[in-house]
Amino acid sequence: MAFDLQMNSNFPALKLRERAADKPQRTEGRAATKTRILAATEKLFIVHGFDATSLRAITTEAGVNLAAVNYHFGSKEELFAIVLTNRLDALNLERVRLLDALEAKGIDAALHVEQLIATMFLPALQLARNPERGGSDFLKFLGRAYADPSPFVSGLLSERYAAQDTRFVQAFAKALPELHAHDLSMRLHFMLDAISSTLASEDARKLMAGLAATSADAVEEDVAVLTHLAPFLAGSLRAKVNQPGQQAAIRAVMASA
Amino acid sequence: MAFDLQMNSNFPALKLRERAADKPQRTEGRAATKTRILAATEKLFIVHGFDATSLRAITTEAGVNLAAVNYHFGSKEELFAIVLTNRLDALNLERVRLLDALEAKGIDAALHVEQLIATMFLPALQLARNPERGGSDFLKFLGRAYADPSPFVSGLLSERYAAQDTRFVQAFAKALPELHAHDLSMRLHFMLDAISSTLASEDARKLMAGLAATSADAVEEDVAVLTHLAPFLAGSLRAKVNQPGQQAAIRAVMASA
DNA sequence: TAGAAAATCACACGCTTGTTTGAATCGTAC
DNA sequence: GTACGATTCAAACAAGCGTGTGATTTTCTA
Repeated sequence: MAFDLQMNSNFPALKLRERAADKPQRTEGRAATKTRILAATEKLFIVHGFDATSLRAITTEAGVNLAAVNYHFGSKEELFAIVLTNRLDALNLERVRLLDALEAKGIDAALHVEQLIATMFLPALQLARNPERGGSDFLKFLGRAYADPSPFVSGLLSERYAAQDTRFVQAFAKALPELHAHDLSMRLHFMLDAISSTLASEDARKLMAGLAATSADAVEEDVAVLTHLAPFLAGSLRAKVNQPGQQAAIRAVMASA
Repeated sequence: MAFDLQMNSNFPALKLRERAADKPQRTEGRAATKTRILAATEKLFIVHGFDATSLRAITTEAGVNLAAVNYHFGSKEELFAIVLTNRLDALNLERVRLLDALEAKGIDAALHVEQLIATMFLPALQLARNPERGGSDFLKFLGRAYADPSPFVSGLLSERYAAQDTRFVQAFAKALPELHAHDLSMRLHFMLDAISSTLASEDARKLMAGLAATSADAVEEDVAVLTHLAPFLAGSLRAKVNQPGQQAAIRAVMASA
């Protein structure tokens, strides 16, 4: 009987898809059950993943009846899809909007890569500081989702966000013309995998929080994190293949094997 | 009744911990059941993760009786631990051995980072090509394990391999003295997360296979993969924070937000 | 070849899972 | 205040889970 109400105010009045016999709600006076389920789902999935998060755990955490999930959301999968897409849709929309703005300006080619990276991660940083958009908990949720083994979760992510992914791939390709397509592809894949799994791990997120702690306000926090993150990731994207002594150095290591 | 025997020869005569009433087996004539369970476990876990891989699915895939798992391995968790540690112990031992050899030689400081990276990944590349050591399937298994949400899996990995992790962290710290400890820590964390989740994803592994395909023999394959991978990862580790125009470029992006 | 140990087998136990049901309760419009 | 739709509730459903049991079969030793 754990009634944990601390997260009730986390969800704004987002227009959730109406279910419940496919008729609109009479009023919005008692939407508390829905939002509590959503908050509890987010919280528990971060720790346990999709398969291992049971509806009983969710409804107990939310302090609602077990049947409420199927009543309001239809099924466990639909519940999860709504938790994910509600906020991720907005996040990705903002990312693409920033990319549009950057391409309209037509900025200095030398720092284009860092700016593209900043474009990808700034919306996430801003979301992380805003509890009404899910805060850093939602980023953890997202990182967990990208690593989740359940075919339902991975399928949902890939089919829903394939389009804007290619927008960024094309932008990076233009900023890094000397890089072969499959090298770029591999490196971006590495980069995104690293980011998403880092979001799900507690210790790495503490490191980033440490960077932000020395800053005066929210904007300077974002600047601090991005000035550490962007050169680091840009360095990996820009690295040259086949530098002079490199093959020899690697063969030296292999000689000991 | 799916009797899939194709993977029977994948496991060598590794000395498995003897269970079964804690007495040694009389002979090794009928170890086929054990090895078939191990192969099926590896295969199914790669796709579904620990929680979602049932003993019934494993035993059906292996073509053995359901009770065989508990008879030979004691429990599902012990089975998984053996699948993981059997091969990972050997892999990590070889990594540390290569690191010892490298440090004994005392190589060119300028390429030290690339050599450390090669040291970390060469044993994995060699394992990937050797079906008797699990082949690339085991690397996928490993990548999945590092991303698995089950507390049992993550606990097993962290407590068993924390020691040799610090060996490599110290080596990188010596090779990158100008990098602050928490920056190095963050970047290594990124790097390893990226590698492990890449191992679990099919498409990124195809990219690496494409690199290797143009090579003459096995050794040249490793050289090809490492000469692409090492500079890329080294570039990220060596990237300088706070380059001249970088803050300004990032602030330009933020102005559009 | 007889006997014992090891391995396999079918089966069932207790438990948890997602989902459904039908009755009870709530909130509001008439 | 009554009626009605929306919501909540306790209870149960079938299915799947890891594990254990006792009998049976296989394998090796003496």
